[in-house]
Amino acid sequence: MTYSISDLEQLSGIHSHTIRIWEQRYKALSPMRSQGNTRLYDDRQLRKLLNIVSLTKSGFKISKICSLSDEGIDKLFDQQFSYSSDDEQADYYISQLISYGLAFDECSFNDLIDQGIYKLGLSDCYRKIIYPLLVRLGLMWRKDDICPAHEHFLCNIIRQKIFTHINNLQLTGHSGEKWLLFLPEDEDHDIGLLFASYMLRMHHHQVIFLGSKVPLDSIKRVLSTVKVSHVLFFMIKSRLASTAQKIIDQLSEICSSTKIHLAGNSEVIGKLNRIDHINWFKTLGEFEKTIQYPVLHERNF
Amino acid sequence: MTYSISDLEQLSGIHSHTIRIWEQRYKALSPMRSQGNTRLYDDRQLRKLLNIVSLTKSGFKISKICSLSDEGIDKLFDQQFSYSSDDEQADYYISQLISYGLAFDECSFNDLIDQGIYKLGLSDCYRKIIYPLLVRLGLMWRKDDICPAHEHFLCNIIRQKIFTHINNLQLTGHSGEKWLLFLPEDEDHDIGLLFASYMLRMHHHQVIFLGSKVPLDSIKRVLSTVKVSHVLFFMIKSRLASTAQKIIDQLSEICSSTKIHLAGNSEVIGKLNRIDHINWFKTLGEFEKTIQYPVLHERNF
DNA sequence: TTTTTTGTTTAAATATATTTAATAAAATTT
DNA sequence: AAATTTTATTAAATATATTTAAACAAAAAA
Repeated sequence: MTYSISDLEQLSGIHSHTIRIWEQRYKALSPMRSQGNTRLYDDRQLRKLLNIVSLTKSGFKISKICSLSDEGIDKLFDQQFSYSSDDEQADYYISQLISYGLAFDECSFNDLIDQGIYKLGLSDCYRKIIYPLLVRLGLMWRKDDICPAHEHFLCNIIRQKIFTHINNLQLTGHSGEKWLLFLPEDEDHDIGLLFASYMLRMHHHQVIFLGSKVPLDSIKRVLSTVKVSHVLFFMIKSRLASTAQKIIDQLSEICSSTKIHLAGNSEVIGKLNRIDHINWFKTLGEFEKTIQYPVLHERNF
Repeated sequence: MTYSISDLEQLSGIHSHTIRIWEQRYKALSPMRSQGNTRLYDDRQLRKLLNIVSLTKSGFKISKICSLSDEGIDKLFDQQFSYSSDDEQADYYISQLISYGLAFDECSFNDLIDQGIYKLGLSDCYRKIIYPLLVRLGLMWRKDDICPAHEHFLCNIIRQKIFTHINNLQLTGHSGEKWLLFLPEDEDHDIGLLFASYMLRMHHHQVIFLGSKVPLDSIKRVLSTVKVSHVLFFMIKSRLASTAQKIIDQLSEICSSTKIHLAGNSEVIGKLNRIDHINWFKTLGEFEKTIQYPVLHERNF
């Protein structure tokens, strides 16, 4: 599997021009070449680029970063983005879960995650264990400690858990608020969205869950079929500001009479324009506060 | 959303040259053009191409098909690929489920599918209702009766059901056979694979479920970590024979000491070369027979 | 401020993909 | 077997993407 320079542009959010000049000036990447001299990158190079970008965003200068050896960059990245958190118990769970994942040991993973959910409830388990686990998986891929198969394996067990909990919810009545949940066409990671679906249902909201890879056009058709109060979507991947902006503008036009909510990568969302009408959930807490309110309101009647 | 001619080539399995000559000779498609005269296709054109291809495979001549009006082609396609089956009760379920899906009425869909699973068991419900429902959804998209949002909505509820049933399996011991399940990078539809996972677990096989979009490289890493007896994957999409062959050859090299099983689109799989060492499940029945055998064998001890 | 570092813009050359058109090969029909 | 229909191959022209290189502009550091 190889990437073109425009693939890297999309995946890293760094213009191809800049990728080239980093190569020329600082030897940042050393891509293979096609027969006709076109740059070809592999996963290792993509990882390196993503790590370099993260370090620049942490304030390191590109010249300084690239003066280091590959190992030096990895070490600096390790330093800046380490696995440990402040919650010891959660860290234990996470490390243990990942070590089961690395061995593709579904039974043990399953037992331990069930235990976590049983002790904390799904909501707190997600906040304290599952979400940090997903973040760590992303980091581990970037440090080449895991491969995509590990991620797929773990994510599908987690999906299984959240789907099961959604399925087992015994809902009586609802708030009258209807939420439409989806991810745009270039997004893959639907676990956060799935958890949002669970939380909304917990709080007696109706949910239309579309999952990932939904063409924006078909959102229009949903809105013309059903009365929807809220649209929620995520932008998790790094992308070019222009790509992200295009999605926002197009969706805003479609959802002129529906409240839009957005969560995800603050690097990307922070750079967006014309989002005054959009509600940005910067934390999980903000989301929970928003969805709880209407229920309290209902209780007051 | 627009497609290039090479996108259409990948999605339909028809060479771009042929798509052009069909346009020139028979006015098969009439794509928009970019500023610089490059063909641009939309969903409507893609649908039409797919329908034309299906009709040619049914024995109609391209010249005859294209001599018809758009409506004529739709009508002929309707005739050849109609929704009805021979099982009246299943047809009732399917129509009803789809009508709930069209209205995004999750509650009703949920109740009815639960009822179907309760009456038939998940296995028979899948065979008689869910699988034909998925086939009909595909047809409906090609007839422009539904949009991607409908499909996403329904598929996620179905996913929820199968995941829940997998989660609720109480497994005691296992056969010793370990199966690795995945879809290659260009495949999306993981419901069949998920059902296969359920069936295998039912029959006390161990499963490593990776889901869709797994790079072949990382399959190698799984096989070097864990002892796997069987690898199962699907090829459902239409593609160029050469694209499909490449996947097969690459996987065969990786899985030199593991039995490979394959299921999916017989149009595509039928054209493959060098698959003597691969087991092709042509029907669901064949799959069930294969996975039952080792269990019977075990009982004989 | 001045210098250095960094990222963007521009331009011309080249590579790759697409278009058009003509021809060869294969498959079907007569 | 011959004629017809259909698909594959080839070649030259054009469109689009990528490469290289230089000049420019903005930001940060001295």
